[in-house]
Amino acid sequence: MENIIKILQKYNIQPSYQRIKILEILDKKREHMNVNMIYDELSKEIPTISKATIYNTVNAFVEKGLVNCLTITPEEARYDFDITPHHHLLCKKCGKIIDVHVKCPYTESMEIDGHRIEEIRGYFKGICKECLSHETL
Amino acid sequence: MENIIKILQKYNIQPSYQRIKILEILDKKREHMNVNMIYDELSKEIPTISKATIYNTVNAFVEKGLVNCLTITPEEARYDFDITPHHHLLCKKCGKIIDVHVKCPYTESMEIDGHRIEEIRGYFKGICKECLSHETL
DNA sequence: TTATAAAATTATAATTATTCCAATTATGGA
DNA sequence: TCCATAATTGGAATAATTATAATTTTATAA
Ligand SMILES: [Mn+2]
Ligand SMILES: [Mn+2]
Ligand SMILES: [Zn+2]
Ligand SMILES: [Zn+2]
Repeated sequence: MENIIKILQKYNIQPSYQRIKILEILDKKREHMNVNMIYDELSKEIPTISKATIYNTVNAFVEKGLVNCLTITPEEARYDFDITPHHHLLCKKCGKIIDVHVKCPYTESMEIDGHRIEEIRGYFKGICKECLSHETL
Repeated sequence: MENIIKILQKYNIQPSYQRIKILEILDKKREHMNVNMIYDELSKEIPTISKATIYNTVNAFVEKGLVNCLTITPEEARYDFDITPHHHLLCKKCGKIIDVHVKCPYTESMEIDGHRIEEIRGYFKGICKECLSHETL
């Protein structure tokens, strides 16, 4: 809680009650939630919370560089509190989005073919470990 | 034209007039078009064409593995007739989506952390060569 | 503490991308 | 040609997201 407030302040975001709660959830559940998942979870604690607030808040978080927005699923945006460089696997079976920690030879900032690259996102699709284990049963 | 028909047949897609025209456009314009761009372009030739047809068609193309669907822009899907493995740069300035040909150590099929990887998409964000050159003027 | 201005939240409307569906039209083979 | 099937079409439905305007909360100064 105190910790979360410090993080918000560090990123120049006024730590309002709902902003704190939203960031807390993103921190606790590292499952790359979408707006509806955040909303369903938060509604339990704050029944009056509005989806507009969640949209506003995650947009602000992304804007300020506090969380990353993933577009691995075509339907809706996912949010990731872990902003250290890593990639993601979308499991075709269970739909979960799982961190993939592979060393990438391309660093965050570089030049390729004369273009200036500032951000890299690796999106993988396949079958996750857990689903594979069920398959063999 | 004949060529396009052969490709459709090879992928087990009945070569109807609109399907041929849609694939022709994706072949001619390699700019990773979205449905609206395809629609605007095609409307000139086929004023009666429906967006539903374009959605149906590109979905079928993706389903059959004839084109790739890119989710680099969060707003809408982009379609790429070039299915050879390559990555993409979204220019933050002009919005163009540009092919990035870098060697990736991760091949199409592999195992990572026990997960089975079947597809890899590298999405880069930055400033394209052309926009950089304008910047220095 | 109270007043007040600014900021945040909320409910709702609007927008946009996409899918669904039912009616119409085109197509390929008997 | 006739018919069954497939493809196309327009419009309605759905879903994600943004915009807007009213309300509530917060920060701060009198
Ligand atoms: Mn992650
Ligand atoms: Mn491409
Ligand atoms: Zn899985
Ligand atoms: Zn550019």
